[in-house]
Amino acid sequence: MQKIKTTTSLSEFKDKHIGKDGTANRKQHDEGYQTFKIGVLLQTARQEKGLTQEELAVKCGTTKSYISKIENDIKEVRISTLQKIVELGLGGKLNLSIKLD
Amino acid sequence: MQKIKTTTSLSEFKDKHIGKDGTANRKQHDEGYQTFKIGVLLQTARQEKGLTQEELAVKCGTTKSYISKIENDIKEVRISTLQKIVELGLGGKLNLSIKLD
DNA sequence: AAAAAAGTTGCACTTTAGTACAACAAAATT
DNA sequence: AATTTTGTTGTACTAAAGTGCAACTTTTTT
Repeated sequence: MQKIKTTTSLSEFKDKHIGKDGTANRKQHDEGYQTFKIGVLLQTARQEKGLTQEELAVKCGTTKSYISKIENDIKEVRISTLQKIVELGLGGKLNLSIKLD
Repeated sequence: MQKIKTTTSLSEFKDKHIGKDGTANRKQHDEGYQTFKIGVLLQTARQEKGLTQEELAVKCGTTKSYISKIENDIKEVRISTLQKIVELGLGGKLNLSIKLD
């Protein structure tokens, strides 16, 4: 586990560990574990990286048509596939967690 | 977006918004967006709720054999199915996000 | 140590994601 | 406004998830 200065402000913490305001990840978190739309999530992340569907597709060994279908929720992407796209294509990390009441 | 006291301490914040120390979700977060094992994640969550595989299965309309296969990573669970299990079966929320570098 | 409860594994069948390729539509660029 | 780039949609094939049921093993309880 990473060591964190206890004097870090809340916003600083959220910026660093969750994501800056306006980004897909921060939005996701601030919405408080609600329903996520994977399509929009991926599209926002892709656009944040300034990539076209085709550029992303090539990076992770698939086609732009498939990326489009995911972004429009036409095909439900498998977790392993989404992880591949996020890591290989976007150089990011997919985070998945269960929040119990 | 939820309004948060800016004077909230870091640990308080993490406890409330990420999960208490020792729980599956908090562990997931503290590990810093690394590879997640869905099986273990679900198993831990189920055990935190004190449910057997069969009890969980019945609650979300599936079988104990399928739950077992997910927990042992024999079958990769679909996101929608996992969401169904977490919400209907555990009364929790599935959170999924993309962390970009 | 028997019995019951909880969990694992195998088989068979249905559905759907993953993949490719092509044609079309929309948006941006010149 | 014409061209290029970007994104969408359709069809078709194949690989794997989703599902149920049954048999088996492991763990827990009595």
